[in-house]
Amino acid sequence: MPRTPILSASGIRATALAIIDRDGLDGLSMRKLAAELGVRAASLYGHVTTKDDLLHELAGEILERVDVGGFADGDWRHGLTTCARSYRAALAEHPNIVPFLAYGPAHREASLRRLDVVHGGLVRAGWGRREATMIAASLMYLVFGAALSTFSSGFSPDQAAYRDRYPNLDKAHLLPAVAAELDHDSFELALAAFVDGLALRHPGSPRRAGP
Amino acid sequence: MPRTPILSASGIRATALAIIDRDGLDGLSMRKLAAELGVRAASLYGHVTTKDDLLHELAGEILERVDVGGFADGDWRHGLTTCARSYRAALAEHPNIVPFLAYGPAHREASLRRLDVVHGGLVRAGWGRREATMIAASLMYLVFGAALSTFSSGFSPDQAAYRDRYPNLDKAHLLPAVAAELDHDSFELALAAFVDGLALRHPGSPRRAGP
DNA sequence: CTCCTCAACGAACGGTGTTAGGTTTCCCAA
DNA sequence: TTGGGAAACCTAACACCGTTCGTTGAGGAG
Repeated sequence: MPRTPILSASGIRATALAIIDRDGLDGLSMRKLAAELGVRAASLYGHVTTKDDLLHELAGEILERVDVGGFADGDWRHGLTTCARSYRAALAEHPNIVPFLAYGPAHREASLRRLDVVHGGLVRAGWGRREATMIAASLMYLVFGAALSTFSSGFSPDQAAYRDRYPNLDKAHLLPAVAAELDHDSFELALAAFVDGLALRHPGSPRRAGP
Repeated sequence: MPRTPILSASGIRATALAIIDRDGLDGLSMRKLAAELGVRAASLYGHVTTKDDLLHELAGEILERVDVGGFADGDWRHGLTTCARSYRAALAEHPNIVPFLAYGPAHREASLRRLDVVHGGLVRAGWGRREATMIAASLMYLVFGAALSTFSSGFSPDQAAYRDRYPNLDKAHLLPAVAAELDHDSFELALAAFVDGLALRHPGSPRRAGP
């Protein structure tokens, strides 16, 4: 019954994302995706122009959920903080796709639209245009860095090898649960320290800049 | 003359890195690498166990150049800053391999060894063990984030499309040269703000912590 | 001169993304 | 009622990928 299709763009995206979440980025192939949908690989190309395009759509879908509404009340510190948290949360929901995003996060439509909002909020709060651009970029650094280089993934395989070899490193982060908490706390520390450091540089700050 | 080999592990690595720098990470294939060395693909496997392994060796080679010597004199701010700059410089020299590094930067031998040194330096400077771990992690966020989400790569193709679409964003960063400078300045800003924010939290600081 | 080692080879396997062309099935118009 | 058309999926194939196998042939050792 070809006229009541079993394939749809959104269904393909959902299944593709599920496979990536389950099997990793390399675990997604067009044939496997098709099989999971009860179909042959070629049929997908009626709904998706290319695999790369599919991944970009997935990326856009994820970035669409990032909330940049925190700038509404004019408090740039609050806006920056909530935006960063929302961004990180969105990426953390699908960690396996982050390496793909990493190929060019700054150039994605959805990402740019959000950057523009952040930039506007910062300028309204008294930052210069160039400073605002740099602050928005810095926020990206933090968010993407945190999404990539987590302690939580991949440490477990040979814990014994790490023990004793790096005397200074905290041994505790070998446990997945502890590692996830450490990731979270590290991100919060980095974000708080960054925003505090920015506050020292804000045009309206009591003592400006200074090393 | 098979007994005077034309292949060597280090030569393979050098050519592979050159291809990645030139053609991108996806531009490297074993057949192309072999052809570039005047050889067939199968011959490579006498010197390299696997393509993935080759990439890991390349990654190690790059990370080996990161300088963590800044902690020698006991000034944690100087140590953190020089380490971050050195790290970023090492990654920026071969930007195309960064997405591969991003698959698990915290788990690489060379990376861990350096993290251990940073951690030791921080503890010696008065930070708690857990705080030191989080600061080291935060540093990774900044460095890898900066290496990935640069403004400089990829904006040029359709500058016209960006213009006028994002009214708040600075138009200047569309020019590659300006973009590179913006990347650099953004990283320096993020690093300085982060370190300043940390200083507020240091055990020996006049006014501890923040809101 | 013979033998033996070993680097590089040719061919192949199973997998990938993608395309061209063919087949089925339904809806709508005549 | 019947035929046309279009949509949805199919099979088959292409060019490429990473990797393995058994072979080839040149050089040094005896």
